[in-house]
This record gives sequence, C-alpha cells and structure tokens, in this order.
Amino acid sequence: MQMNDLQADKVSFRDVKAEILKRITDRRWGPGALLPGEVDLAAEFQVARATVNRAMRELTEEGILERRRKAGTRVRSSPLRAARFEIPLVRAEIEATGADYGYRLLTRGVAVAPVEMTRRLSLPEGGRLLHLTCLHLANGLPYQHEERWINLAAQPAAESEDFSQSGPNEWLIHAVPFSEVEISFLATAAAGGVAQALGMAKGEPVFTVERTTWWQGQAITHVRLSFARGHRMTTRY
Amino acid sequence: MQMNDLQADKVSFRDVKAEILKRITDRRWGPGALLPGEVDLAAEFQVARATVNRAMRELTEEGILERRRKAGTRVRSSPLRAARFEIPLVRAEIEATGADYGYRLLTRGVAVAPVEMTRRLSLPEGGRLLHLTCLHLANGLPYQHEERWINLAAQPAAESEDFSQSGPNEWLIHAVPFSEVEISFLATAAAGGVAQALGMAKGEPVFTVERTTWWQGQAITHVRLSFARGHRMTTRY
DNA sequence: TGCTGGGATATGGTCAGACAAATAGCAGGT
DNA sequence: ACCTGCTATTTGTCTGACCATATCCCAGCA
Repeated sequence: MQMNDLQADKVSFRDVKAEILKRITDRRWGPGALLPGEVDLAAEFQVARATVNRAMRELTEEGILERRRKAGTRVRSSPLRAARFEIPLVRAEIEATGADYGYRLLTRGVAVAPVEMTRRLSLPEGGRLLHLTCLHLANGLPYQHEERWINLAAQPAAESEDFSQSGPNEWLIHAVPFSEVEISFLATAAAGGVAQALGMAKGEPVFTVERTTWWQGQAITHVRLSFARGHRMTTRY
Repeated sequence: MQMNDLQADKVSFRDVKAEILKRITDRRWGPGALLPGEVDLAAEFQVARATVNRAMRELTEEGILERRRKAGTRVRSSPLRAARFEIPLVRAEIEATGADYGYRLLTRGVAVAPVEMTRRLSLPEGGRLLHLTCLHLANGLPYQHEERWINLAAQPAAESEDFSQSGPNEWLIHAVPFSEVEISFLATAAAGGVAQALGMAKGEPVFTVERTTWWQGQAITHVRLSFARGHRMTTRY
C-alpha cells in the first residue's frame, strides 16, 4: 500500500518524476545505483513508456540522473549542482522590487578599439567602437554601473542613437533580438569611475558581470556591469 | 525552395527548433510576434504535432518563447537571459583542468551556533554546529577557501569524522544525496584568514559563493567558498 | 456601461506502436 | 592476452489519435 498515490486514476510524468526522486532521497536508489529500465517502470507505474521517458529525461536535464543507451539509467554519483540564474533587463529587475527605475548616461564616445577589446570581440585592428558608461538607479540610489562597447561595424545605427534617455541594452534588444552570449561573474576592485558612480571607496570589492554578445558569428557588444555594495545574485532549487 | 533542409526525409524536433530560431533571428518573427499554432506548423513541417510541441516547449524553457493556452505562442519581447552554471565538486572542477588536486584542513571545532547562523539555517538558539575551514589547491596553489558549518542536530555522524584527508562536501554528498539548495554569488573583501590562506592582501576583492542546503525542511549545512584572485565563473550559450 | 456564462480554440499531456541509434558484453579468432 | 565484429538490449525519437485544461472573446443580460 506504499503507492496509493500512484494508483489514482491520473498519473502524469510529474508523478513519476516525484516518485523517482522520492526513491532517490529515500536512499532506496542510492548514488550510482542502476534504475530499472523504462519498460519496467512503465509497467510498474501503469503508464506508457513515453511518460516514464519524459520523467527520466527531465531528471537527467536537472542533473539527477545519468543515462546511456544500453547501459541504462543511473543516479549520478556526485550530483551536479546546476544553478540557473535569470538575468532580466536592469529596468525590469529594479521595477520588480517595486522601486522606481532611474537612468543616467555618464559618458559617450566613439573610439578605435583598445587591444583588449579587439581580442575579446575578435575584431580587426582599428575597428571603431561606441563606448558608453551609464548608471542605473533604484529609488534614486545607484544600483548598477554599466560600461558598454558596441561594434559599429556590426551596428552602425548605434552611432546615431544618443542613449541619453534610455540604456543601450534596451535599444540593442530591439536591434538584435537573439544571439550567442558569453556571461562571466567575477569580483573586481572598484576603479575610479565605477567607485564614484556607485558611491563606493576606490578598491572596494564589486560584484561584476561581463557579457559578450555575438550574432551570426559577428561580435555585437561587450558590457561590464558593476553592482552596488552588497549585491548578491541568488537562486534556489 | 527556401526550406530544402526541412524537406529531407528526417525531420526531428531539433530541426524544427532550429528553423523556428532561424525565423526569429531573421526577424521574420520579431519580438512579441504571434507564431502559428502547433497544428499549422506541424502541417508546414510535415511532422506530428508532438514534435512541434517538443521544439516549442524547449524554446520556452530556454527563455525564447512565451506560451499560453488559447492565447498561443509568442516570441518573448524582452528575451530572458538565463545563465546556467554547473557547479561540480571542487575536486572534479580542478581535476577537469588537468591540475593536481590538493586538500588541507585548516581548522576544526564544535561551536554553539552564532546568531547569524541560527537565522540563516533557521536553527533553535544554542544549536551545536561543526565549524570547519579548509583549503583546496590546484597544482599546489591555493584555489578555493571553504568555510563550512554543519548542523550536528541533523548530521550527528559528522562529529566523529575528522575531515583531515578529504573535504566535508565529499562526505556530505554521500550522507545526504539530494536536497533543497540556495546559492548566492557575491563579491566580498578578503578577511584575515581567507586572505592568508589564499595568499592575497587583506581587503582584496574575492569572488564568493554561499550555499545553504536543506533536506526535508531541515537545515543541513551552510558553506562560504572564496576563490583565489582572478577567478571567474563563465557560461556560454 | 459593466458583468457573467459559455463555447471555441490553443496548448498540455497521455498512449501504444514503431523504428533508429548507441553500445555493453559476448563469442570467436589470432 | 588482445583484438574484432556481432547482437541483444536500452534509450531516443516520431507518429497520429485522443482527451484535458486554460482562457480569450463574444453574446446576452442587468
């Protein structure tokens, strides 16, 4: 009678998932253990194999199981802790907390790409970049400092935008809807401009996100986001 | 003849996904646009509706599409940048780079939970915690400093482990296979102990990960991981 | 004008059957 | 002892049919 819940009329892949997960946390199927095959589980749970398959496939995506054809399905021996962070537009992030969003353009200029940037964006030497720094505020307080480089060869239209009213990210989303992205999280020491904008001391630790974006193999933009003191990025699962 | 590739004998949900994505980056379906229904697309691509469904479902999970019953499927107007980080055991992380893994236990002691910890782990006051600090090395160089608190009420067996040869995370994985987890990324200033262990100056910025783990509603452990200078956590998609 | 109920419709999910692809493990040869 | 090729097994995916569920939208009513 241990499985009353699964005897009910409606059994979905969610129920199967839950039951499998229960048996794992139970230690009935310990780390590294070999699970019964899809056919057996389908028979036990009285569902179609496709249903068991979906349950197991999702558990695999979540890093709980490991599957290999012919070898079967095993509980991962050292669980993969996969953290998923959703990174919305700053504006949305701030407004989601109920705060008022504010934006200020700090500097704007066109420059020949510095060596570091040509490497990062794999640009030809002498490529022209639009360089912007701006500040995003929550309830009037500095929230995030943004230093952005836009490849003018890829997005010439950016040169005629003045970005004084709204940030370059909002413009870019409409110009280049989806793309290949590399994101890094790191800790940096606040440099002069960043420290001043965020009201921090020079050298203070800053939580920093760097993002580079390509579209069809061409580098579009690189941005470095520096968050105000005490910022943390959190996820739960 | 624009769709030769889709006329081939084998069409999988991957092909459908790719084609949809292509039309989005193409701007044929711009941000916010309403896509044809599953039935229509299934007819166009000559596949079963379930195949189109899987393609669209995965694109939804990846933050590209938005779906609502009856309302249909739309391209997200402001794309959700979801970054997924896989956080393996330090040992595996280091060995994956080809480096030799080293481990040192720095301190070990049992203490009554400090106020901050009782709050974080929602413990009763006066709860006993095992407090450990240790260092993980790559090719003999400091890689990560670990400060860990283990709830002895939940894991009494931890008290008799000495953790001098291998880290508490490896032990914990076998003691508590899967669990609820909260992870934060932040930047901190290196405190005395951390700075010394990692060979950094006091106050230098440190990329820090904090993780709290529960099992069946009970707090198991809280850990603060401080990485050596220059560490960054990167993902690409 | 504003509210309410119902029907049409799009996605969500299940099922049974079929075939494809990978590969563990065995058998047989050298 | 080692290699090589076969085969049975397991997961991966597709199909077409079906029912479930959410909800937009409109008609009807107050």
